[in-house]
Amino acid sequence: MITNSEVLQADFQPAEILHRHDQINYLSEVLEPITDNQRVDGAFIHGPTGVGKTHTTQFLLERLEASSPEIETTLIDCWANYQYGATLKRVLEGYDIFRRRGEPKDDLIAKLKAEVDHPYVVVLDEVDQLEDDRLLKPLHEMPHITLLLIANEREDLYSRLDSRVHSRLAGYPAVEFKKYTQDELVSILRKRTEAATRGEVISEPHLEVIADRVGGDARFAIAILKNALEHADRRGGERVRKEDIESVLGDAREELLRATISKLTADQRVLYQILVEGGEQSIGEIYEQYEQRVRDPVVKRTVTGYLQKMEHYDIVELHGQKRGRTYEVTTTQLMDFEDVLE
DNA sequence: ATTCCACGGGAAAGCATGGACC
DNA sequence: GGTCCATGCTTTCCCGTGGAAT
Repeated sequence: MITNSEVLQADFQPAEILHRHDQINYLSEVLEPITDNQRVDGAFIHGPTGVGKTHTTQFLLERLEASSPEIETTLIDCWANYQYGATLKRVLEGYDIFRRRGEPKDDLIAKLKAEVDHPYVVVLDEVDQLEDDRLLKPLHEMPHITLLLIANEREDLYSRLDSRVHSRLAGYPAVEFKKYTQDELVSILRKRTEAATRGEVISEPHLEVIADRVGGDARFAIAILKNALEHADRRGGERVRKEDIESVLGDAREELLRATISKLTADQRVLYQILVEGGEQSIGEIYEQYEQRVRDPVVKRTVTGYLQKMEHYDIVELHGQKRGRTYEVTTTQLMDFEDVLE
């Protein structure tokens, strides 16, 4: 049934962005002066998960680079690169600046300042995930750098900023990406279906059923679509039925969760499994089980760091401070760990 | 061309401090 | 006061790399 599965992957970048004309036009206008080599400080992009913030920005970057050979761009996932040094490294790499061995870290900002002499658009995706905001001020101040900041909530970011950085960035024009409406989601799903399959494989009302379940999140919607198509395929059907959709809701959710889990190390997955099986627990209880399950366990201090990181990933949440603290998985979804933990 | 060595960076371990609870 | 905990800081370990030596 599926002839091109690529377009159903979560990271697939569609050639055409649907329903984001207003945002694209506005951001194009904001970025326009760059093509004339004029200074643009930056912009702020915000909205919930799965509403096309990253894809739209990526699309704009490509268009911008195509418009002039002078313009460099980079998109940095601050979720994965949440530490100061990691982010800075990506910023440098994006401009093809690579660090010589032995070069002191402190000079990197100076180096960046010295080397960047034509327009460089730096996108910080999930910028509210950054460990600290030291990097924002110097980047903001560099004349050739344009900062595009992407976050869920405008306030989430600003509340965490140093007040001096805050006042500078507060002047950035802001673009809001709202949740997709029912109709918008249906047309997005329709388009993806056409690209991924041949013939009429799913009806309009069934696309609406999917759109109903996702709270405006296109990523989730597409994950459901993919799984529903596969499910229909497996039972030998020609068209997706409502049961196909209903029965893969959990799978689709799990697929998104699995993508996060795959970023974890083997030890971290064991910890996750302990939390799934044992529910809410203290570090002492967790560590005791962990020690028994792993060949050579890392020290408790390190486990604390792991759990911290998993909280960062939003798959574990912690309750309480200090002594009484407990850890718990954020999702009640049961997973098939035979697969995940091979 | 291959081997050897020194070095930097990142991750983990180890240590210390201070808070919360009994 | 003893135990359990989080967290910051320093030290140690390991790995990749690039340049020198063979």
